[in-house]
Amino acid sequence: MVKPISQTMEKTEKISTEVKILAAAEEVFLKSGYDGSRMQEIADLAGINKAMLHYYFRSKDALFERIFEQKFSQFFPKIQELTTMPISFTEKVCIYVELHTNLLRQNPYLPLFIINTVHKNNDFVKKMPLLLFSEFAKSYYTDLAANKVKDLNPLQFLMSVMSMCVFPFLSKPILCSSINISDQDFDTLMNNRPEEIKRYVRAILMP
Amino acid sequence: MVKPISQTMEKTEKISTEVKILAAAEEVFLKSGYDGSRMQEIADLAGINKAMLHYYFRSKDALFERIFEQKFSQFFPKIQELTTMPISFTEKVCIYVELHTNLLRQNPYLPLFIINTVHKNNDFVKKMPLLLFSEFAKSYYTDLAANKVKDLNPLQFLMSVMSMCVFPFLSKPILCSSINISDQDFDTLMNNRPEEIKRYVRAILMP
DNA sequence: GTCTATATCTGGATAGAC
DNA sequence: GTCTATCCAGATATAGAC
Repeated sequence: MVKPISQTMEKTEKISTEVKILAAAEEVFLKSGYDGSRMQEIADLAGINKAMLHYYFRSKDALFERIFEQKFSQFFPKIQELTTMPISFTEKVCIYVELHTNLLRQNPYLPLFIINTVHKNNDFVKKMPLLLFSEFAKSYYTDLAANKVKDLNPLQFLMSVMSMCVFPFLSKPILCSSINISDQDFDTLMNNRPEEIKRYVRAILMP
Repeated sequence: MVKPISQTMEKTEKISTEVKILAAAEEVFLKSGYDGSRMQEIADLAGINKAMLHYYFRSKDALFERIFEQKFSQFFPKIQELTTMPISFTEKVCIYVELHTNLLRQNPYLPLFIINTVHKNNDFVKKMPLLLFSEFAKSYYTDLAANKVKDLNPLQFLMSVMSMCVFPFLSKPILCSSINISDQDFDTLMNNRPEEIKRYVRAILMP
């Protein structure tokens, strides 16, 4: 039994059909991915007819692409301004950890959705270049010259930090089943996670 | 005891077809997942008819389940005997890193396949309990009592180590597109990865 | 055991009334 | 803009000849 989105909204003042569709599509696509999603399911959730989906968005592909572009831009936290701030590399990484972990706690389905999509068709990504790495690397080498960080491979290091932030959300089902922890336990684990990762980051970077 | 030729031939043929199907199914399911795979594609790859798939394995579901169980048991490296060996916790973790990274380099599709499947239906996992964590934790607390490792949360730590091993294979498309590295570059990155992770592990655990 | 042909069903997309 | 009814391709599964 699916409740239409319009009913769950506080203001029932005529929400546009397009918005209802987008909200429903986002929920369904994020949960089930492209292949696993049905247009009928999206229509039911939006509380409208299946034909309307094709009236507003030409096809399933078009609707999906619309959702993907919107969500992909959310996948990485907003840290552009951070890269130019006059703080150490270690501090920058710690702030990134904080931001990304919080972002993912609010969007736990995001990682699997993004990763599945780019594995099927990485053309999606090519439109959206990420300038993060080169900026971070520059900051790293500045601090390395000042002997403020250990000598290591910055790409390997940043890949590791991102791994520690993202992967737990991907492996949650395995984790919960295999060592038998509840959803609440998992949440507290994720609440404590940024502090734990930041400790690791400082230990690794300490010269 | 020699069997009649006709029987031997018959049996050989039977097994051969079954093996061909399993090999093809494994390749297709691993690359595309359950939803993205077509029985026709499996049949073509096995060089047999589509109807044969249903003759040997009742349905797509049954065939998939067969493949999943086989692959899931491969997802974690064989380290049961390792947990009882008289070496330090740090050493055990380092050996795990080596084993898991090598395993994944030979099966780069495995992580996404496993994770997608358990997200869709985690009943699969419940049949296969993993005893790894408790054994590792025991070893950690022994070394902690001897002041050989830093005081930290072993679950968070082990989750981090596994993240660093597995996640790069999941994020490869994003990585390659966003910072423009080639497949060869990625391979060398993964070749060097175990050494890099082990350095991090030692830095984090150093008391 | 292996094939061809076909049944059956699902899901995306369209036509046309209102 | 919104609906009902329908089309049609594609996919799983089965029937039946050999």
